[in-house]
Amino acid sequence: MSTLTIFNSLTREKTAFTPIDPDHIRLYACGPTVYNYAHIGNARMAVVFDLLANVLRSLYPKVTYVSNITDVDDKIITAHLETGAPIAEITEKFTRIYNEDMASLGCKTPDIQPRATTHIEEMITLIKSLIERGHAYEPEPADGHVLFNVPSFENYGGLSGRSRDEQIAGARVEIASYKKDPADFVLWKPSKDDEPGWESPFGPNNGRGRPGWHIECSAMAEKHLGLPFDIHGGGADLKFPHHENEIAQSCCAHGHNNLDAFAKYWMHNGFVTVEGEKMSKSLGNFTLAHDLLEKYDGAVLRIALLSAHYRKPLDWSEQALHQAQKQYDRIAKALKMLEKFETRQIPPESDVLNALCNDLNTPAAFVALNNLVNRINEPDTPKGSTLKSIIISTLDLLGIEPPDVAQAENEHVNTSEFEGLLQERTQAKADKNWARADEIRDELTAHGYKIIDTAEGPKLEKL
RNA sequence: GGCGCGGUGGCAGAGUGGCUAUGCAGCGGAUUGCAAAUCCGUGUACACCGGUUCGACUCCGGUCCGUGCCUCCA
Repeated sequence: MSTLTIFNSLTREKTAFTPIDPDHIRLYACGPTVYNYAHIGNARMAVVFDLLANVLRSLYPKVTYVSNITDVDDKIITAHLETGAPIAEITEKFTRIYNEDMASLGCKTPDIQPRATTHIEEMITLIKSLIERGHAYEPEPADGHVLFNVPSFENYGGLSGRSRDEQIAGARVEIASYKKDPADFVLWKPSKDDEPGWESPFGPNNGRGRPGWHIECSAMAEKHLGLPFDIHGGGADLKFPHHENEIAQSCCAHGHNNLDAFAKYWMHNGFVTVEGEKMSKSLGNFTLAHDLLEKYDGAVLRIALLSAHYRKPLDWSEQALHQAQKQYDRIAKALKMLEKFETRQIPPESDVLNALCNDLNTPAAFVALNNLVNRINEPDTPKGSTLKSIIISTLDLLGIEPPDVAQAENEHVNTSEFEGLLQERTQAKADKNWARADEIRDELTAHGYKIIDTAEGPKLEKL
């Protein structure tokens, strides 16, 4: 059996993955804030951790993959104020779209997809515990804010490798006067009447307010996975401050001092870049997954997203897309040649699984997949059910939707409109009248079609 | 300024102390009336400068360049 090795951001080294409970692997990855369409950079996280979940499932009997939906956030409020759409409408719409788009990219819905707004109570419990243990405070006079006191957690900064002093030196944040320490961050904040809010024990107006950004993940991970759990994931930009703060909250709420009392392993995916620069909404250089799906097969986008190792930057370009499309076409061709065979349940190609077990080395996995697919051309390889089955199960492991061979066939244009011309050309060819044959090719080109001669006769393809 | 990551053949992108992926593009060939598709063949590249070593792209030190986080961000 293959063993999984992963790069643990917490220790900054590649180590063997040792489960807390080999009978039940528990994985959490920070999901999207639903106020807008997801761009292809956002999608990378979903694809990477979906793949990780697949690999874990093939290695262990039970896996619980939790990925949240953040449906209370200032950006959502901003979207509400700008568009006038009710908050619930915005969050429901973009949650649905996110799930649809990710499904197109071959991502299974996480086993549990908790929403922040249905875990307010758990967050309040956590905050109360932090106050009781002296790690959080309400500023005087109480105005509805609750802050986490960073100096109260000795090991703060251990994940991102920065000391508190460094942060203060580099701080570009305006320091709110109510903070005891410049690094302190918000656990709970008051809501204005026109902002979403929940009653709480904190501050005036029945404590009506809403949670800070970080507390939701602490609360939801703990509720659905228990502490500590195995792997916590997310984008590299969440490492600081979001993940750092999650660790601080969760450890302190339960009186732990060691950083891995929350999650044992941390994994961070790199960014999608555009011409070397991070794809981001503020730079405006993003491409929406939703738009790409109009033009490309989701499987092609998934291949493109996995074409670089997950920790490295991935430059998004037409060429990258073209390469991924070609890759997918090769798979389709192999499966087309194996069309007549039945498939059966069979384990995936071991070289692919081994590559993935090596810290999700997807480029190496594609090499192994290519070797597998290329067996179709090796004369001494038995072609048939076994080969087809192993290709299918390997694609399943990678989360790549197998190409629909039958549908590819239908993409050939209905030839009826040009039946006469095609017949004439076939006759011309039989008569070795190449001039006339080429003339007809040109004519059809003018109509926007390309003639492809196949064993079953001429076919048309849109140019 | 602090902390971090990276510089591999035309491009994308793994990897390893000596055997040197894979894909895209290109080139040559087979096949095809032509075309497309397909198949076969083809590329010793690892930023720069030192050091360690029998031997380094791979280890160590330095230089240059790019980029990320430190503010909401996958």
